Amino acid sequence: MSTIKTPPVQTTSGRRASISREEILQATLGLLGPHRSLSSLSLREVARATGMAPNSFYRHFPDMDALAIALIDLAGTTLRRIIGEARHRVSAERSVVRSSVEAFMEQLNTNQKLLHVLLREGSVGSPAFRDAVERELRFFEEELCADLKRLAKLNNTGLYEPELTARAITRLVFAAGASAMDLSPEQHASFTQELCIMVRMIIVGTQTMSRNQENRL
Amino acid sequence: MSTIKTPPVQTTSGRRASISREEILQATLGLLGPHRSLSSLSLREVARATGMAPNSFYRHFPDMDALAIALIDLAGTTLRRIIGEARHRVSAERSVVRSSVEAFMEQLNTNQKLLHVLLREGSVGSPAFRDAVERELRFFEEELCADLKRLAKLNNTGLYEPELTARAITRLVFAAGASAMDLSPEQHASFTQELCIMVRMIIVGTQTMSRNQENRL
DNA sequence: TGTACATCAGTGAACGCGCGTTCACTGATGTAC
DNA sequence: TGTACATCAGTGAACGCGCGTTCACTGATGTAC
Repeated sequence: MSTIKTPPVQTTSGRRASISREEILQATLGLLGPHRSLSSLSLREVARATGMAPNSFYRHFPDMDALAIALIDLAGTTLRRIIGEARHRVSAERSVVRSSVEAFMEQLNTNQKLLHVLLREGSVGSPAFRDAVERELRFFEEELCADLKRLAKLNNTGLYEPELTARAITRLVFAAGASAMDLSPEQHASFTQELCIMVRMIIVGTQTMSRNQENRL
Repeated sequence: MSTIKTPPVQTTSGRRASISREEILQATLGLLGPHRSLSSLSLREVARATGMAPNSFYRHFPDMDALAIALIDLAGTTLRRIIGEARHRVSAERSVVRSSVEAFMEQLNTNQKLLHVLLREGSVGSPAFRDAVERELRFFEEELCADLKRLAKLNNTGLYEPELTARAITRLVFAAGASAMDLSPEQHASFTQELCIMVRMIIVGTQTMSRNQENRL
């Protein structure tokens, strides 16, 4: 540590000192919007947004597909952490359903771009990309399923096909979330309310069905 | 009707005698597949598949977006007709739910390409395109809602928030359908079964919730 | 501390390609007389 | 029935453009001595 080097900014020419993977991810997110999907972005656009030469892209990702997958992973991890926190912060007065759905909707606003990737692009794109999205969905299902079982035991209510229940809720919430991204902020509150009711329908449904099943036995 | 003209095939050069709108739609559907989405098709690809010069495209559609919307309309109309028939063909032994879901899943196989457009591309693409998809979804919701009300009256069961119920079911089924397109034929049967249960959860849920509401009053 | 050298994340320039769109054209078809 | 003419759905050729990818390069950084 003898000499103090110049800070890692631009050198003489248009050369960037260093580019981090994270920087590229963030720049890409910045390009996304309600009408700009990941699959419509070009490598050169991403490079431009990051402020690097097009060919520099290859120093970080083999192709655009790899970038897309990295974004999916990021989105999934972020969202699961948030929802997880919401679930365990559940108090007596605020139901699990309400808390989780609200946390989800809140994320929809804060991390719009990130969730866009997860919610809206699961059906287009390469097989690898789709796999990544599917994997995230399954994570959610499993966590939700565990939660449902725990709650059922706690409240001593029945639970008909917990796996299917979890899947139904996950798919519904994600589908709803995808279309909620177009809504104005004012519409968000009522939308959240509606989504809660829908989820509750499913939960009440499973409980009732399990009870009827018991009766039949 | 004096002279018999040559049939409407190729003339001397590479000139097509006539190209119908329908022909273009069908050729475009032919290009779609599990890993080829509408938004990734180029005008020139469509022209090639139709067997016409690229610029001939403009004689039929102002741009690719218009073509996409035409396909959405076609897909929606087709599917609604099929499901409608299924609903009214309901017998005593086969429930409405089961019949409708089965009709839906069957269509998924037969008109795969067409449904691909409707199910998977609703979240990407131009505003006009998205509107078209949303419109179709609402059609479904309304029809389903009317059916639910009719059934509730018939069976004298309650119905909590029929609009929300219809929406929940529609969104769930469409989301499920979208991911079902990747499944192998063998997996279809069990998937249909699962989907039926999910839908039934929602229906049982609303019925129970309406009953509890009555009790409270 | 200084020097020589290897590494490798950055770059500019260039490539060939498929794209959407335009233009002026052509020739089949229908219509008026 | 024949002729003259308008219409318009088809076309080939050409345009400029942004794309993904390649190449040989450069210069900052770390390491060995």
